[in-house]
Amino acid sequence: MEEKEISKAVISRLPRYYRYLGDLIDAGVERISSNDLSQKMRVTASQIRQDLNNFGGFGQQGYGYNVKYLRTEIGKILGLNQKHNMLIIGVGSLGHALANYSSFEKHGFAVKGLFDVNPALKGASIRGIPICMMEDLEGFLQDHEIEIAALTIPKSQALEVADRLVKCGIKAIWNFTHTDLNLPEDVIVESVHLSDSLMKLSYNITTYKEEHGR
Amino acid sequence: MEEKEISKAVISRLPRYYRYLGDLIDAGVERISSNDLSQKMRVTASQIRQDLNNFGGFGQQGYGYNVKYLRTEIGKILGLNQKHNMLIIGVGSLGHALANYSSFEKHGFAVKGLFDVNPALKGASIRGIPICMMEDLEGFLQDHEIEIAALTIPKSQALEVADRLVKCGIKAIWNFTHTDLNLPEDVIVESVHLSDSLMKLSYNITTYKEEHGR
DNA sequence: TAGATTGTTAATCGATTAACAATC
DNA sequence: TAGATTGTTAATCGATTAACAATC
Repeated sequence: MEEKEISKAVISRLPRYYRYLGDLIDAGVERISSNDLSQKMRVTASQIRQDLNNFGGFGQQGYGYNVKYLRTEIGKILGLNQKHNMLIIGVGSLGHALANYSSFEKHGFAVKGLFDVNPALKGASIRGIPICMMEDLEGFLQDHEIEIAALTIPKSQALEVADRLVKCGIKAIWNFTHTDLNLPEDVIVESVHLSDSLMKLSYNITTYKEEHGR
Repeated sequence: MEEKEISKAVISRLPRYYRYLGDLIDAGVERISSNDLSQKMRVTASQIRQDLNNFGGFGQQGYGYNVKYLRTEIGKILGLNQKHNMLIIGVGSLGHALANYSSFEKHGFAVKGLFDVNPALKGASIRGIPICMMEDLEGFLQDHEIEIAALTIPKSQALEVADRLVKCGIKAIWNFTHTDLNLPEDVIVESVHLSDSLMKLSYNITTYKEEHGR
């Protein structure tokens, strides 16, 4: 083994490549050079070639890259060729939105259960996915093969629930709570901090105003 | 003028500082050294001091940083001391979730209108915010001072709607669509690509499995 | 004053870009 | 074969970390 570590910067660009290659397929494009792709994506051709060569030679000199093949390969690298079962913890409006988000399934992600503390939701379901009560979490995780838990609960409960999930052996947490979960190293955490994102937007507006005389 | 450009890496860390400082205030902490903060945030103390010194000297030798003061100052840098009026375009479940998200208001963001193409939603409202029809967009933007539009519509309509918004002089777009909007330079775009995030998660699961024998 | 801790310069590390030989 | 374009090495650029003098 002992593969060379791939940098986070590279990994975070892979989904974007995947997305653009999908668009190219839809547009009927069969092959593309790093140069053409670089113009579409507004990055350097050099970066594209460097990024891809972290994982092997997908192109061909004088020809470029086969779009379909390259997309499939990037998909494999991202693990999209495998099924990933998922849980959503917290059926507020954000949990609801994720549950409704059927297009995840195209990429191998399947929501198997929804959990909430609100007894009024007991027995209900979204897109056929049952809403369960939090006390049934441990039992559910024993009976089902679940890799990912999306956390869409209030900050105040985030740590406690995360700990319960980790105890049940969950592999990864997709964290939408407004806090950083400091979990054991072997648990993967990917956070989406919506308010952080909005604040960055706000920074850019503010800076722009200052530079252009309000 | 001619302030030195602040790097994106620094800016993207500011909301996180802001968040941690808020937690410290809640915990009753009055002052903190870069070293103590660095341990909480799991970054280097050096990075914290470097980051902050991009904007001026907020600390005091031998004392550290006053938590409340520092948070206020970072808030100002992020533009959170100002009101930012917002629109949500697309009242699907994600738009719905954002509309329900009242905690944005704490930081100066106010949702003034919701827009959709679905005539069934006409006249309805969420948290007192009216849902309007897309044909009324231009008129609404003339009558109201709106800086930000959150785009929670299907990819297929993203570009067209973005162009309309830009024509009306919108300053910034919070883009939740599955595409990159290539807009004029003076329009700020902050994208939240949920499926990109999920794919990164998937990559990490897959890599972890490979490294630890499946 | 002595101790603590910043602000800031210098050193290191990593990531991006440029260049070009290999090769389809 | 000639032209195009990759894979890859080398050069550059930027960001992070370390070190320490300034100073509260």
